[in-house]
Amino acid sequence: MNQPLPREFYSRPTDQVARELLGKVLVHVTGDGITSGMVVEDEAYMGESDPGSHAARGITPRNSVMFGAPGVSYVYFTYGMHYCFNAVAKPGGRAGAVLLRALEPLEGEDLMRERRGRGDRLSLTNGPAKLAQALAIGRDQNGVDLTSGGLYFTEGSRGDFRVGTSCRVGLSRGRDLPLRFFIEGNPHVSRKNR
DNA sequence: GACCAGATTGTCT
DNA sequence: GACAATCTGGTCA
Repeated sequence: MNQPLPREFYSRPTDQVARELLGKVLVHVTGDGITSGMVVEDEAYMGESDPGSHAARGITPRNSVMFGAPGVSYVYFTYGMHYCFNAVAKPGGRAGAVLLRALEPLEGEDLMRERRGRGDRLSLTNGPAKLAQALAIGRDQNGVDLTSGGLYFTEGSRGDFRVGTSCRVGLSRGRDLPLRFFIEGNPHVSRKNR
């Protein structure tokens, strides 16, 4: 069994952490069982200088964990019905987080399908709100430590992939920055381009 | 495949 | 009171 990635992994520039998180495995242990998946797509959200980030307009009660310690989970609720999961990652003194956009299911695929209520294997975790639902990540997971087990990232088994880069998805501002990273050719990536 | 509308509520101005 | 780091199901092709 692999250990959670150490806090030092998250204590680096946000875009670098986002790139290196690809191919790692996100694990969530709950009373219902274990669900896990390999990270195939994510996006970096920098601090106050990034117009697309929640942190762009300063600290608020909602985004305060982005300004806190790295290696902590940031879960936010949006569009009245969706949760999205981020890992706080940045050098000391800044704000920043990595949004997980897509996973490839590894363990607990049946449990994911049960939680989602619909969908084939490909559409189980190929979007930020989908993977949050499949892994049972919600309000209770906001602010939890990603280095102490329960909910954590661990080393993946495969290193043989190419990293693609593109603009971020779904933003009205800051959409021109190339801060989205994905594994090229992986069918679980949520979108092709643009 | 592309494009469009609706759902539904927390958060900030 | 407007809008949001989205998803789904519809239409049209």
